[in-house]
Amino acid sequence: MTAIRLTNTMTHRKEVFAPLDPANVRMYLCGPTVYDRAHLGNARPVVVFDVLYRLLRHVYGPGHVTYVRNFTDVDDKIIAKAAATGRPIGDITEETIGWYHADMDALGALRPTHEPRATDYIPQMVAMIEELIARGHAYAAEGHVLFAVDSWREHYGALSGRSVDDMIAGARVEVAPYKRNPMDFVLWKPSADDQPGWDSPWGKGRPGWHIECSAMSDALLGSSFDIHAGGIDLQFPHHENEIAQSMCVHPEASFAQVWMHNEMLQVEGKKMSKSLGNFFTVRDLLDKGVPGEVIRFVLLGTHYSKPMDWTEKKREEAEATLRKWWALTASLDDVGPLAPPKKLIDALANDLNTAGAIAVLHELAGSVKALELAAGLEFLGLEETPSLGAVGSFGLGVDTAVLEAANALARRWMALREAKDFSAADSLKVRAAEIGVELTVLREGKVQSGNAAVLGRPSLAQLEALK
RNA sequence: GGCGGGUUGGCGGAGAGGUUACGCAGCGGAUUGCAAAUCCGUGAAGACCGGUUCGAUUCCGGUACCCGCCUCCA
Repeated sequence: MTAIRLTNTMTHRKEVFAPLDPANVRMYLCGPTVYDRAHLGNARPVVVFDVLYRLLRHVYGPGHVTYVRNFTDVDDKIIAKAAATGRPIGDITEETIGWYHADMDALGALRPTHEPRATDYIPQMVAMIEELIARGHAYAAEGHVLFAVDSWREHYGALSGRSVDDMIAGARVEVAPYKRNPMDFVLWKPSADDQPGWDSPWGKGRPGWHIECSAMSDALLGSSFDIHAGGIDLQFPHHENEIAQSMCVHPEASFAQVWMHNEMLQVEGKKMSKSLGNFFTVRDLLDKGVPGEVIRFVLLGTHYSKPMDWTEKKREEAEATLRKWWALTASLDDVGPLAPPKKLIDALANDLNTAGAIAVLHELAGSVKALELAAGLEFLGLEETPSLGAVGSFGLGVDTAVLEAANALARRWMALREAKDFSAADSLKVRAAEIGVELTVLREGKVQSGNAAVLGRPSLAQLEALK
């Protein structure tokens, strides 16, 4: 069996992965708060850990991996959006979840085994909070329930490498009179009448942010499971707080064995932020005609443990590379599921070295091993999605009639070339390029043929006009 | 202030204590109506200072610089 090695953020070491139960390998990824479209930074962990999911399924069997990714559908940002738009919260979360699925599907991410919504697990959260109070790790105060970090002082901070004392020294925490220690964090908070709330022993209220992941991972994966993943920004305080909650409720258990965190995404060398104006969503890119596979390729081109920079140049290179590979594999007959190349699996098994895996694909393409290339592309989720169009097309939603018209154009162009009417041929080529159709020569031995690549969004009328 | 990450050839970006990463671009050539694509060949690296070692870009320490998190935008 392939030995998978993963860097465990908890120990800062690359360790050989040994699941608690090989018949049921369990991983949890912190999912989105559903109040708006997912931006590119949100997509990185989804794509990176989708590759981990694929690798685990390959090694342990597709039926032996349980992957949970939650939806946070109760949160102050959602409440704020509802207030600003006058729309019901349920409408907003439902719509956003639909967007999320569509966008992540476009990036080739497989759907997790379970996608629990926080609001479906309120009773479990309340039970967990009650248990924390009973065990002396939490206390109610002014309608709130807070986790008492002093009750867990010697352990709190292990993941992020800080001690309670360190953090108080640098204190940038919300100071509230009802907190015993400024580092104490909210498990439950009161809701006003116009805010979503549930009855609880502490009055009508709603959960704090961290408790949902503890409750849902416990319900779906158990009190000890294998991998917990997310962006490095979640390491503190979110994951630290999850650990505190879960370990205090189940001191006999070990919670997550391996913690994995991806580094942050930047755009043209700078942090993506609304104030810098370089903030964009996955949907923005898709709408601009960047195929999901291209976005995925760029995201996988940098190892997850390093900051990754999204640049226009990378987008172009990724697009050119994929176009080349798809052309190489397009002529293959459908030969059914293919075993991924061993070298590719070896690269991924080494701490999810996706950049190394892509290098393996480059080597396969260079030595014209089309079958293995196709298998590798499929494994990484980079195969050309059949619905996108026929051979030679590149781009989303090019419909058949447009494609047929473009191909007719290519045939006409070749006819002009063969008749040595080069000025007419060149003129046609230039005009085709203007509406986003690239005409090129394909050679197979001594036989030449014209090829049309639809790069833009030409209308049928525009294509007809060139005839 | 606390915590963490990074610094590899023109650019992007990996592994590995000793043997070519890989890609893009460049350069030389083939092919070509012109292009594009393709094919063959090719130069180029490891921030700085020490240490360990027969040998370090790879391990350890220090210096410099860059970046992120702790603060509604992951």
